Amino acid sequence: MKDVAARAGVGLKTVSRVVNEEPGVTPDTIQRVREAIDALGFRRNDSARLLRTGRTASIGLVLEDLADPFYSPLSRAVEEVARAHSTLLFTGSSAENAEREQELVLAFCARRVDGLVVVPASDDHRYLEPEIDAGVSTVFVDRPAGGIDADVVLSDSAGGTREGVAHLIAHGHRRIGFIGDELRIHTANERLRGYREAMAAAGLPVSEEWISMGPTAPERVRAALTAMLAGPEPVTALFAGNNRVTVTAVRVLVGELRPVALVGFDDFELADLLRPAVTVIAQDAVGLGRAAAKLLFRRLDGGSDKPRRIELPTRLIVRGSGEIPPAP
Amino acid sequence: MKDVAARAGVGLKTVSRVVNEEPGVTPDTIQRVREAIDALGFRRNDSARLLRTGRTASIGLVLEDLADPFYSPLSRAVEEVARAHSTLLFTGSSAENAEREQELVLAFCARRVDGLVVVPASDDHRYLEPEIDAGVSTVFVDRPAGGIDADVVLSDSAGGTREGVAHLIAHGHRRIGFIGDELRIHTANERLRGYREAMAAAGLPVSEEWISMGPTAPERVRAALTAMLAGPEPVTALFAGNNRVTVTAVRVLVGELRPVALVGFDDFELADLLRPAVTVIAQDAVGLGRAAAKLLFRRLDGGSDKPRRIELPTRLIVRGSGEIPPAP
DNA sequence: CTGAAAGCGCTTACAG
DNA sequence: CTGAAAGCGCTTACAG
Repeated sequence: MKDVAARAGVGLKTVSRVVNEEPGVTPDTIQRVREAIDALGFRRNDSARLLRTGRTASIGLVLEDLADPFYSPLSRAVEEVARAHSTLLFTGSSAENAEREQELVLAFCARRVDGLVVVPASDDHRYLEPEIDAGVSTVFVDRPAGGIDADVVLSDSAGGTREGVAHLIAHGHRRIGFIGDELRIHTANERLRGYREAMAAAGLPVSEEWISMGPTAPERVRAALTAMLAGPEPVTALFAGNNRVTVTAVRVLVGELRPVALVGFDDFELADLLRPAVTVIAQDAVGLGRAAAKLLFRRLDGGSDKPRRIELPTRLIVRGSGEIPPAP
Repeated sequence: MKDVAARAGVGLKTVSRVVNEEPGVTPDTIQRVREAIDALGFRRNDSARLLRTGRTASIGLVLEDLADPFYSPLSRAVEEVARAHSTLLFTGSSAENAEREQELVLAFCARRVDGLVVVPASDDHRYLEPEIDAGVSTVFVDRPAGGIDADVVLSDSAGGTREGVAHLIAHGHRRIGFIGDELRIHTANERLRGYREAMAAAGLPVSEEWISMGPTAPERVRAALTAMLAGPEPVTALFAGNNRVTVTAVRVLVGELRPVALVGFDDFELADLLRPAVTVIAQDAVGLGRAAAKLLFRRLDGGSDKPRRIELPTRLIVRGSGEIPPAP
């Protein structure tokens, strides 16, 4: 910029005016400055500009896995909202690791992002308090923050699961399995709660052998389901706690002789093309991302009432697998 | 930082030393500075630091769609490599729009990212020349740059398609359809070339009615395939040019009475669970992302020989749909 | 072991 | 209409 000013024979401020298209510069001067800019290949350094301005016009998104089919549309939705606000997006995957989440969040804060959208991996976010106090708006999505009172946007996990399990019960099932993610994950917990509530509401007993919580690795899910299907009183239906569990369950059930009913949490591509097509509780990934980002920008624009909790409804999509009656 | 220095009764430089854990500070002084830091809730501003240092320790990733099941694992791979180099990642989706690609790329450059990984939407990247001259290393991935000579990492689209089409021919097909993406997209072109080459190599004539290039929107693909299946001499097999085309083709073929063979470019989740399971030419999205990011960091570390072109092989995965014989 | 000065590349607030 | 000075929050190069 100094070089441009020198070459054009003007002051720094005038170059700044031209670059920012501020009024009050003679067409003639503009011309000279533009020539110098082109000749020197000058490109404004936005980082320096933002250092002076205060805002960085960037936000950070921390989620579990950028490649997960549930989180990638959510990311895209956040990106679109950011774009509408002329804001750039840092992204990072925590890989369901609390330490890594904190690393990413603090790295983003050190870059002075204006705000954060976080899918929590950690269950303790008190480390974020100094940042929030310093003005970094933060909205949690998919799961609530731990240990602090903060904005959160999530699906109605318990309600959705209740509906799915009630659906199975309505189709005659009494022994219904539930395979979910690790218990420390909020949504896993909520869905399990929904399962228990639905069973209780129907007056059905629950055997702890019908419940299996843990990593969603295929081997673990496969073993859990196989166990539930063995023995003299096997489950006749399964509620799968998330998309990865559902997919593995489908693979296992394909090899089963007797038909087993299945309802899964999360919709997934091609669910309708499988045989039987898979009945699911769909949640709105794009809606979650969009709502979280919009709330964030509302905060950035000064909306500072007390933390909000936005819960998005889920939707039962009937396709076939959930309507299979219990084997006699 | 000034406040911290004042409160601790030391100079700025000493605070800087403590923050950066540089040697040569008395434990006693460190102690005093730390206390001041905690008391004041000081958090170093990395943007300011990087302004002085030169490097921003960030890279930009521009791709077509963050939510696409092919690009999201690619992004994740780039992210992992960036993480290994203590570098933060800006991401943005071009939505297959040249203008939007340029906007994102230039916005990232204005923030002085150290480098870029770009899945081109535009076919003219001369706008990037000043940036590259200014030292922004750039690696293109999935498709080559247009109008400039730059690093690129891609799959062997033509070769993979040749193999897939040859596979259909080997199973007795003579009239084989090809539905691909818009012709201006490099990979679409390459795959079409592979199709023609495979047909020619087998001495088979190609009717232009068997070829349809255009947007991958379901309606367009559905119409194209329906047309190919109509008339007195319908195609008996289809090569689908990418994952979105394949999925729509599967939906259409499910409703067909006679069996039609199908091979698709790109593997996709659950392809093995469909009936028939879908034979595909798989490409390595993670491998592409990783190779591109690694090449980028090699450039950032000073490797500046002439631009490289890295081509990753594809892999035919036989599952059933590609082995259906022609209807008599 | 410690710190004052200069500077990274911009903008703000002011004066002419 | 234009520009010199000060400053954003840090680090570098140097001196003590």
